[in-house]
Amino acid sequence: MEIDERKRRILWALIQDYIASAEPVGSRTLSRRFDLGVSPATIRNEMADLEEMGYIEQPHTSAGRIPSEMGYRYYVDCLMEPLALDQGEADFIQKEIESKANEAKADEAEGAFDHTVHLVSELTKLTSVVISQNRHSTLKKIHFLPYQSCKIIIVTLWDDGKVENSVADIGEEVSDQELQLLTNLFNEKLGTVATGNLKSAVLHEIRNELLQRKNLIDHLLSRMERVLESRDDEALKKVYFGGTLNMINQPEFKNLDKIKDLLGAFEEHKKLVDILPRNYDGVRVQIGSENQEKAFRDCSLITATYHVNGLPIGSFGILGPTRMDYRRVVAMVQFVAESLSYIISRRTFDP
Amino acid sequence: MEIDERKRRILWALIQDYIASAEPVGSRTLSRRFDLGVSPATIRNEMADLEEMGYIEQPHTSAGRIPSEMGYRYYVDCLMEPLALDQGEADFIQKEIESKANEAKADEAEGAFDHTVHLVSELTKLTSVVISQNRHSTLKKIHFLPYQSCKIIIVTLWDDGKVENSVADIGEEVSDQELQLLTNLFNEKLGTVATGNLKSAVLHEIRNELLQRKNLIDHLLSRMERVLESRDDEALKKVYFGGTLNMINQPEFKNLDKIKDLLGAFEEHKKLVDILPRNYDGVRVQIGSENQEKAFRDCSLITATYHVNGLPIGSFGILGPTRMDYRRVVAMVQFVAESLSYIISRRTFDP
DNA sequence: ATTAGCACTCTAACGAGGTGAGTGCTAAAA
DNA sequence: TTTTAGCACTCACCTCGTTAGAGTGCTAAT
Repeated sequence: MEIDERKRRILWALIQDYIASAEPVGSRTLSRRFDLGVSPATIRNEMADLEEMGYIEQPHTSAGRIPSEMGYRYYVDCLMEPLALDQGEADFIQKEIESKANEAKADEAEGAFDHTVHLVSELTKLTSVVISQNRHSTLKKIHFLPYQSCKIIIVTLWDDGKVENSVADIGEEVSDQELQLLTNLFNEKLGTVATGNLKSAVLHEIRNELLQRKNLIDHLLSRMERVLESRDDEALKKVYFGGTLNMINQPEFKNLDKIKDLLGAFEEHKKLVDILPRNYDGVRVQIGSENQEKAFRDCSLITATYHVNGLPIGSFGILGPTRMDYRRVVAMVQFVAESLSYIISRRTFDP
Repeated sequence: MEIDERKRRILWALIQDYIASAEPVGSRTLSRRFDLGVSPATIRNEMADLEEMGYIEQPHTSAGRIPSEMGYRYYVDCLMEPLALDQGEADFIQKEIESKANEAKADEAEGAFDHTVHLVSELTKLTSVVISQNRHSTLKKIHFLPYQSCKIIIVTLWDDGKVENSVADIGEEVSDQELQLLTNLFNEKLGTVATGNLKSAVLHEIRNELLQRKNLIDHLLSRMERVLESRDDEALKKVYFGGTLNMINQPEFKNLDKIKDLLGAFEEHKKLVDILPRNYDGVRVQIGSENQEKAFRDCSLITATYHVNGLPIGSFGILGPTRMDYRRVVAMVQFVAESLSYIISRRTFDP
């Protein structure tokens, strides 16, 4: 059977109504609320067809119809016309995010991410997530500072503007002068070395120049490798997350068990990391069971990555019930991801 | 009316039973499950008295009794004999916390706190919180590092082992040498200056020695003040929190609205900060409406502070329904707070 | 002072009937 | 051939009455 223009209009109307009301919608309601030009009986026949084709379904015999996952998919891909965020709202979001990004903290993104997820959750009444993955960032500069007798502090500056530090136990005394020397040496070698490349080539070169303090250097370099590795690992860890309450206020979460499943999944931040795709261009829509995680089977997830220098360095996503306003949420995700890219690019480290 | 020995025993038994079952307990149940040596009828009379005195109450006429807040209070203060955590469990907790505390990160406590709250929540099936407040910590050392043209990085080392950094916009060019000089100058002055004292006296002294670069110094010092202040502010911010799901699996949270209230309060971390007392010696028990926050009116909160050098630097707390196993939870809070004190003291900065 | 007995109360669980929204089918109208 | 009006039917949901059970308070006996 073909899905002709009239069927498309009916499907479109049905999804609109269901998104707004969260109630199964019947033929009569549809003909009353939308100007479809046909009687409820005709709509009934068309709806029977649409059901047979799999686009809509009936919760029970005497109820109206609701969109199936396939229906939503068709809506997102073919029916929904793109929406630009209302200018006022866009400005508001932009301003809000920027206001937090300008905080004095070295690791500026922290506060901005946190603020962003809460803001977006408030605006959409859904849950929102940022995952900052650190990948692809480049080490620009490094400082070794004295700490305790056999411990030093390693401060690293990255091209995305982050400043990080860690304490290293190097097993022997080092003078301030030596640390200064090391700092200079390293920074000479650091042009624009990507995380991945640094480990092998450059570290060895530096090693050669410092053979006279072999122990110290061995300690230090193996420690550096660990710092770099842990940065890669940790990549998967930084999750900013907000809006549980807004989410469970949605009518689909009247059911206690659903809430519990959801909260359980939220608590394991790992699961959120797993569902957010790390490399994907543009806005991605995952509907219902297209999601792997069981707890999110009744949810849809709209995601986009944000970039620095054209490389994806993190993801932003909005999670909500499959019945969500895809049009608005897609626009929102797109806009927020762009804003994040912009903000983070701006504070790039470039001496 | 006096609360005699028999009443005490009955109240004790009733609370025991209610903590275990979460159901109102009647006279018959009580006489069956506990060896009180009297008939249900007698227990009924005593219970009527206890109710009149305010220690217990009836949800409705034909139900059993449940402890009132006053009843719990009496139980905690007079009836409950102290409990030491099971040795195996204590060892387990200690080991778990330590395992995370030994991570390589500079800000070591992060991971340990997070792990602790989740661990404890799992063990008690309640919610648990750590608030690290930074107060009373002393600035031990400071480094100024070059960053971008008019920006520098300020790295601060504190006596509790924390290493923090922030980026400062100082409005003019500074050479690496000047930064080194500043670093040395500041560190000479820094003996053991507590956060509070540093602001006035020492900053002015340093200012005098550097009058020749007045602009730079003004910028820097005012910026330093902001760093110190923000540290005080931020004190109220660091909340580690875990176990929502465990908590709402408790039978008192069958009600959807209660869950929502709770989640709402949890999302505003600020509220958690507000209810945790910052200065209090030993284990503190706040029962039901003794808590200010509305959402926690049906909850009890057991807290203790953890210390470094005898000064409280943070709080640990367990939040659960008023019907909780106070004996076990008090023991748990005490033990965990001690463990945290121990772990953090160990990595104190002392060059 | 304690206890057995009993009438009474109140909740929770169950089931019956009524209501209303919505359907599918059929036959008439366009 | 397509659309529509009409109608019988279905099913969730609400309300209301009934019942069962747990627990109480009171009274009278021990």
